Amino acid sequence: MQVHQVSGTAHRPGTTPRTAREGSDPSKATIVDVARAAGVSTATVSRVLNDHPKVGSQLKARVLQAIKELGYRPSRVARSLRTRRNRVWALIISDIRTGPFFADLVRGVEDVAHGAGYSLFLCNTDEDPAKERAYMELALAENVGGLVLTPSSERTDLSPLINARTPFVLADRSLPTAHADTVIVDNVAGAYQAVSHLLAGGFQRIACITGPLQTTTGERRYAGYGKALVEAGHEVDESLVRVADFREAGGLQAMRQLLSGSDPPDALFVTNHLMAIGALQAIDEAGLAIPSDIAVVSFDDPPWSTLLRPPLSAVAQPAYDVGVESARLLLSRLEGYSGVARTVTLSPTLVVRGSSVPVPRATLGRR
Amino acid sequence: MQVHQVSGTAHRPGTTPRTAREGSDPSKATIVDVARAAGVSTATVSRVLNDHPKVGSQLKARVLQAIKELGYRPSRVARSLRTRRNRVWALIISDIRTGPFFADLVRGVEDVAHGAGYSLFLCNTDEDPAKERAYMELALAENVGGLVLTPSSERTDLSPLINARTPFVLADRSLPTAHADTVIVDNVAGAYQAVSHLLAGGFQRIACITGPLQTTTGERRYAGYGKALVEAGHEVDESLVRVADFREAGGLQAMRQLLSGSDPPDALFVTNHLMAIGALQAIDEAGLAIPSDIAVVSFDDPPWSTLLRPPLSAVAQPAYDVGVESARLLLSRLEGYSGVARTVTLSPTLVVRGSSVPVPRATLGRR
DNA sequence: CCCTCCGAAGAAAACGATTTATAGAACTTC
DNA sequence: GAAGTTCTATAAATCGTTTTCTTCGGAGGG
Repeated sequence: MQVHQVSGTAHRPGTTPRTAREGSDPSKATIVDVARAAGVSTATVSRVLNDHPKVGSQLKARVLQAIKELGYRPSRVARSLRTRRNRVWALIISDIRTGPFFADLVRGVEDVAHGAGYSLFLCNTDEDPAKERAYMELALAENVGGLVLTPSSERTDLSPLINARTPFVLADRSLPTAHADTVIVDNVAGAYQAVSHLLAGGFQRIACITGPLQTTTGERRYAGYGKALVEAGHEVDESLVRVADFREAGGLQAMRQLLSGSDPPDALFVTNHLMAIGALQAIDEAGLAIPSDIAVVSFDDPPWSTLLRPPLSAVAQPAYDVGVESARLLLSRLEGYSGVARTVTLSPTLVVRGSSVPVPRATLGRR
Repeated sequence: MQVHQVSGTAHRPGTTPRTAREGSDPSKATIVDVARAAGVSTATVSRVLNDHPKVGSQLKARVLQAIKELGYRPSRVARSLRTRRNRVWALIISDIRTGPFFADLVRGVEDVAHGAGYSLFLCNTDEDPAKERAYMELALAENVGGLVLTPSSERTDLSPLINARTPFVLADRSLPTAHADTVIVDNVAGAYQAVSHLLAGGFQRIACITGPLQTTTGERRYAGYGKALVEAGHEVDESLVRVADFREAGGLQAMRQLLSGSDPPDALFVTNHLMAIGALQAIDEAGLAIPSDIAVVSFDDPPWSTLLRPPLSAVAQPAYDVGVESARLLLSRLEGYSGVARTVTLSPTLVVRGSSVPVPRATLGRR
């Protein structure tokens, strides 16, 4: 679809330049207009804009005056073209819907970026590799200074970024292939804590609903689940494990399956909060009580977890800090660091609430 | 803080041009490199890129070949500078944290934008007028094709956008001052439905926790609350109304205050889901039962509302459609529509669940 | 008094694309 | 075969900045 150009400024190469127009149309003033109004050259205006030292104070005043009068706003497009640099970052995230986690992450990146004089463009990929690729290309074509991204899958191709020598940082998810600066949460440790806690509570048949195993988060959290079981002398019972899609519908379906078996689980570890919603729904459908019939621990600690009865135990992630650390790594690259790739690992913390503490015998009897 | 430039490409004006380097550094190839490789002029390459009709098929093939070989990616910066147009929109939202509402809105805008060949940059203002202003300026300086924004307050100044003649649409919140294309949810109707429903249930002292009255949403939802009361022959009791900040903490505090009075409310209408979380927390602290002691209806219908006991009644907003309609309005401007400002109003729907249905006498007696 | 040096301001060349005017080549048509 | 007519492809101008390099005027030194 082609946009029809309203060609108010079109003119033949040989005719009078468009800067002939005066006064009106304030925001479209260019550096040439400013230079003319101040009676100086564009070079001088440019120097004032970037406050270079060697510019006379009275000239500077005149230029500033002209800038104000014309409402002049330098074109970042032209600047970016000339300097081959742009004080903007792109932050490519896989799904803004994924609750407070990405929101806090964004906030963390933004705070650091702003502090360092960068602005942030967000791009939402919906976990779609094609959109992810498109946004990477867009960011490069727009000449961003750097980018932070949460790769949608293990097969995400970073080569465009590498070829373009544009610095980037992976946040929340690592890629085994390319060694790049990465910030992750210690998913294994988080899952390990959660499952160990359930084991300590005496639960025997602990189920796990995890996300796609191609994602770091899905795979690592499952790994932590397995590690806790094995260390405690149990073995992983595949019939208690379901791989879903990190969404509500997936959690619902997985839990229904788990509960329909002949020997259903007495506890559940679910690796994100959306799937937790679905799973809790399924538990409710089945008329089971938490934690007496089945205990539950979730990954992600959404604000509503305390509203449930019983309140939901969960592994809280330092999302804001993931953002902050990602931004810091990116910043260090932009400031010239060109050494080996670094990985920052942050620890999640288990928050124990009612959904996972075993019910005392006396109460249990009442059931 | 100044980034040190690694000046690999710097050269004196008189010396050999940088395009002398061959082969390596694939992604930094320019249109000149492609032209050279294909043995044509840059004009021809440009025509191939924008598939203009008048270009010989074999030349076209040679050019495409060269593009592929060099891994050439046209610079959107240069293109945007030259054409004074950019197929990118900015979507400035006030707070990504505000649950699924903005997330769905973003998705709606994005779907339409992509369909029309536009990409989307998101900007998050945290309801901060300064950040909002800065992002508006950034979007203009980056020469975006258009923007969708959710103004942070009534005093948001749109004049930069108007002066720059960059088309824009207001989403979710309208501004009384400037008449601009706007898409809003019928907040009055939503609140009216919710409160009428409570009145029909026989509740007498219906409290309201709303957001800042400078925001359309805060003010209109409060207006709907008042309208329902007045139409039913009641009058608005100011002591039952609290203005908070649309966040959890605000809801918590407001509800604590409401419950501490001598004659507490028997029902609550709360105008967004974050404040609902806080309010529910306060109700729980006070040891009150829902709905027998106090009934609750919330604006926004988050996915977890069915998990509560009793499940939470709520006014569901067509967030995705707000996004879609906003994008459509913007698109029509970009396609040349230059008529009067339009306002699209979408209706929310009340979802009645257990938190607001009066308890039968028999059960009530048991309390 | 002349030469050198220094600093501030300007002229002009980039950056990488699009687009207009123009130059050729190929084809009619007489 | 020459003139007129299409077509294609190229040259060159242009978008709005930054950044050299150059220039110009004045200050300082011998």
